Amino acid sequence: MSNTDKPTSVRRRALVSKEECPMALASQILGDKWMLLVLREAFYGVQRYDDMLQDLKIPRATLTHRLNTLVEQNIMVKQPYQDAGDRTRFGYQLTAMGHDLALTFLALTQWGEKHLINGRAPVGVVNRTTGEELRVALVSTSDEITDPMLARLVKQS
Amino acid sequence: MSNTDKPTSVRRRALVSKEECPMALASQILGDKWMLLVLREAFYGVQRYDDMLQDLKIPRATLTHRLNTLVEQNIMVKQPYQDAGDRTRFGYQLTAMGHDLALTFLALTQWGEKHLINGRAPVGVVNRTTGEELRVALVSTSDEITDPMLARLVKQS
DNA sequence: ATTCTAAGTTCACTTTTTGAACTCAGTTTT
DNA sequence: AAAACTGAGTTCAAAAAGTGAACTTAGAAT
Repeated sequence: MSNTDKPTSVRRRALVSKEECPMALASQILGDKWMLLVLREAFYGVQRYDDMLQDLKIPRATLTHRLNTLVEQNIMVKQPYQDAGDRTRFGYQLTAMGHDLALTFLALTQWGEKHLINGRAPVGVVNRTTGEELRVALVSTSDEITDPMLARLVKQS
Repeated sequence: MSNTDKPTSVRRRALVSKEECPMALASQILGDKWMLLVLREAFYGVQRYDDMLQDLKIPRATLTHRLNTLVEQNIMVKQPYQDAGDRTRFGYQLTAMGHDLALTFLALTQWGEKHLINGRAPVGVVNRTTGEELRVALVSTSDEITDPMLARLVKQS
């Protein structure tokens, strides 16, 4: 019926400008190799500057810069802590806003597992009380799990 | 009971090195302002180079570079298309691997809506057949919706 | 034959990243 | 008390990446 070699195109444009698009705004903050890696540390519970340095092999100036941005944006806080018989130090922790990135973080992990390392999962996600395995999914208002292929973006208001 | 000013810290380290962490691998490809914005275009169905240029106001060299990387990584394909009475042109489309980023994309959108623009949602996600509103959530193997706060990362195998 | 358009390249310039070395205040060691 | 150590940064010069404007190229339309 149709020419499968060279289909005709449906020409579409962005539904909203990048200035008012929440995902575009998020990309301005988080769209950076190191940002995502620093957040990974945060989700693993790593709090110290020097521990992050070693885990990530990130240049010091870059780490400082990223942590400052994360704190400015309210995604992390710099908190004093004091270990037994040690002096006061500072560690970085996720705020509520930062914790809310968990779904994004897990969705990205899930994608990486499937497409970047062929299904092996070196880190799993489980319910901390029941131990059940968890995954990220798209659900309806009535809590039905829905195939992402059925999702459609619509301009609102 | 405890000193709330300066709590003692729990010192933790990354569960896996960044070389074997799926999320870290993903960050090497997607961790870039423009990458995420180009993917946004793709999810909106924008296929043409010049349309993306206009939507994003991205420098041409940068767009070319990002599209090439996306194609190399199998996230997008460059496909010929031909509109009625027009010459053959090329457009960029998501592959299956690219479509699988939908959950990540939607999770990030959801986060941006909540924290970057205070709950306004200029773009909604609905089930294309039922019209029901959709959201990203964490679910168990038995399809129970689970609070992300209950999630725990565990080293596997 | 000239103009137009989509999709790039090229170029000079600015910004950002990088690795290595340096700082600095509080702590333990000698 | 002086010297060495630690955690958490700064500073610096070199390299890499991003930028805006102008140029290119192939095919189509005038």
